Amino acid sequence: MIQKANICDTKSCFMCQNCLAEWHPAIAGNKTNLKVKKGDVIFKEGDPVTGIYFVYTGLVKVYKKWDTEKELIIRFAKEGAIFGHRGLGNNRTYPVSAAAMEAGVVCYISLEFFEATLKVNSNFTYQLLMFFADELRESERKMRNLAHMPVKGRVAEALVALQKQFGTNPEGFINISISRQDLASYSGATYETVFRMINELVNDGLISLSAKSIKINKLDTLSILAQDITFP
Amino acid sequence: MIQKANICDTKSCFMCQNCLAEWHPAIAGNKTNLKVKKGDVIFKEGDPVTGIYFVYTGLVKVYKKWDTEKELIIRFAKEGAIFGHRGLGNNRTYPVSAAAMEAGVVCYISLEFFEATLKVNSNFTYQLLMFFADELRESERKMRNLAHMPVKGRVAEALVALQKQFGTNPEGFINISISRQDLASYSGATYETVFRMINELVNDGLISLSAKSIKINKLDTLSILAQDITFP
DNA sequence: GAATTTTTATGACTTAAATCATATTTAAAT
DNA sequence: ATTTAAATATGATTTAAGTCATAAAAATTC
Repeated sequence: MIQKANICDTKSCFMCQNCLAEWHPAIAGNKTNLKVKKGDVIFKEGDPVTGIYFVYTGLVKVYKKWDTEKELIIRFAKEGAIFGHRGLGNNRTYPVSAAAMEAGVVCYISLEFFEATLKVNSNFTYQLLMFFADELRESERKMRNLAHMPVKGRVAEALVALQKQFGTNPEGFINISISRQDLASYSGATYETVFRMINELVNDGLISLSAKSIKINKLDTLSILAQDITFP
Repeated sequence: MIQKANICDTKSCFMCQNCLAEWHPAIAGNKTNLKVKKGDVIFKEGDPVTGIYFVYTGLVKVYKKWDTEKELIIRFAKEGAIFGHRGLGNNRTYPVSAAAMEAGVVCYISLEFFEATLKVNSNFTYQLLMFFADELRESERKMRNLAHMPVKGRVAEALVALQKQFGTNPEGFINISISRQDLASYSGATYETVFRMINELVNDGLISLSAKSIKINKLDTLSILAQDITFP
């Protein structure tokens, strides 16, 4: 990770978008840009929290480890997204790790300046609160799914979520380059099981594959498999 | 659930404790107290979000359902605790249900007044943000555990968490009256499996039972079983 | 461009945990 | 007090999903 002075535009990230215009010079004076390569670990679970990050370009995965081999991917942060904010609250170490899935630029804000930003920009604080509420809801839905939903449904859910977040390219394939192992980690299952489920979904005609890309053929049926059904 | 005008003291809950003294009369004028009986469902997953709740007395479980039979208990809210706040953010229905586990009194605040309270009390907003950060961290730790930790460890974790939240009575038993089914739902496993794991923990000498109460004998060993271990 | 590492692909096997079945005890309701 | 319902206790069986083993294909590195 190489520090670079002024790459980001102080306009596009979640913080810049929700802060007062008057505060932007302060942000510009306090930010640090970092160039990351594919695979770079930006911070690790257990590291002391020193600041909060934003993705300017590229893609970052946020994950938790279990023993040395296994991980669970919590979310993907793409352009504009905040990450490292799980370090806020009553703990002094990051509860998650973050790694670049592709080369890009991230913006680092020290915790002190971030906290000052919260104090000064009540709208940003409010928007961040709403963002936390959304993330918490998603997280608890996934908890429920990990506890009760079969792997096939979780894979379906993962694919629907990826398409929702990253969209599709002109040929209709989900616009993300992700390894099967990462897809497994995002689904909360092993590589082998996810591989089998992918095969089943292909056989069911719900998705199709081309090299490493995945296309959803029947979003409705797949969504039903993945669905957040509330019983009466 | 019976509406009662003025039971709560406008002092003890998470909101009252973090709002300006000047705002308390406004709270007093806008709150509604509700008497709940054991088993009363206060709101259900999918209900439109109309407001936020606080526990004045009693105990509330917050849970998500899976098909008609299974549920996953997300958390327990005891005196002072906020609940229903998962209804905040970009959705208009509660993503969880809440039910009284024992008789008590809850305080209801309409969404409009709650949002006004946030606008006026920046410290409350900030504290709520930190609370969300803590809850999100906990939720994601549990996600990881549901994905990778065996049931025995999850039961150990549940017991450690319950003792931490509710403390022990003079005889050393965890100060909560909870059914095995609810303990199973909190651990994200079936009643039968949790029953077996409880037996194992008893045989291991880590816990002991008396009627419906559970005592932790070796908190250290149990914590290791349950632990949030970060590998290097 | 050869060599090594990583990712993908699959079959065979094992196991943890769910399901099913059925007592027994305890608590609630009439 | 008696019936009914709910919670607890356990064994037997099934199954979903993890582990192990190994090979081919891609991607990186030297």
